[in-house]
Amino acid sequence: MGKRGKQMQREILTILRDSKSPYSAYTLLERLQEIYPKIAPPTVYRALAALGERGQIHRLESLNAFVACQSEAHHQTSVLSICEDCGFVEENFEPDIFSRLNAALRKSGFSAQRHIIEVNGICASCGPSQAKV
Amino acid sequence: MGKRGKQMQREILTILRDSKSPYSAYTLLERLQEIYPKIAPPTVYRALAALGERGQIHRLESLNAFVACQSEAHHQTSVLSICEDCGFVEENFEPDIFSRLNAALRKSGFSAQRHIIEVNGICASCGPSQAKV
DNA sequence: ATGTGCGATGTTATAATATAACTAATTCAG
DNA sequence: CTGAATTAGTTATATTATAACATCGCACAT
Repeated sequence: MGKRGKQMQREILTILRDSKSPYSAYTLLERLQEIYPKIAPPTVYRALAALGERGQIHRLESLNAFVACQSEAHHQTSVLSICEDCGFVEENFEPDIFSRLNAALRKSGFSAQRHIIEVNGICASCGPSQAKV
Repeated sequence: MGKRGKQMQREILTILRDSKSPYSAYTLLERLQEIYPKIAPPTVYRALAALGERGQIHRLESLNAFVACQSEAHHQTSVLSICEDCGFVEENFEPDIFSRLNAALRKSGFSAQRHIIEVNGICASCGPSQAKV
């Protein structure tokens, strides 16, 4: 990995960490173009791929968007909850659920490698017990 | 829903049921164009949306592709396992996992509405205990 | 039976997401 | 240095999805 690539990755991580709401690859591209006016989609996708491989970001498959990983430690066993109201994404660590899932699939001979668990719903702040804004 | 829409939905369901491997919307479009040469993407997407609402198909978010639902009864609590080797997708009914997941998220005030659980891995037929083809 | 209103479908165009394929720059081993 | 290999830049294009508007067809009131 060269200098430039690492720098892009840092920039992206900073943007995502500051936001906590998901960013699409092209929205990231726009943000990055404020600083590096000439970069093209592959630059962003390469940086995202590298960050993803190291578990520093999560891709929200159901939104085609990305968030920063909120915990370096457990990124393999995280459940992403997505608020349909405010867009906020939270990472929940549920190793128990992952092991049960693996065990259940194992019974039918399936060997799990990567899990995608995303849950759409309404977060605590937007829920019915809260005053609507 | 008019006659034409229903017919598209039936055709799509037939194609997906015959296949068991996922189809992208545009691959479906190609197949449908063998019979109805002039149809356009919105026709396919409308039919897919209707089938999805009724739980007759599942969208694989991680593949942008679709499979037929293998059980009319439990489509809300199914885990889709995707073989990275042969592409086969299997539907696993794990209501227990869904209720645990809901309970876990409930604790942080999140009210779950829709779950996406997809697991990539190696299926029984492609696994290490099987002779490679 | 006729008009009319509304939902479904057809059509065109384009938006949004992602990657292939190639070129240029960098790096680093020898 | 030199050349092989990796990384980054660039261009073009593939893939996925939807907006926007035109048209059709049918229920139903008159």
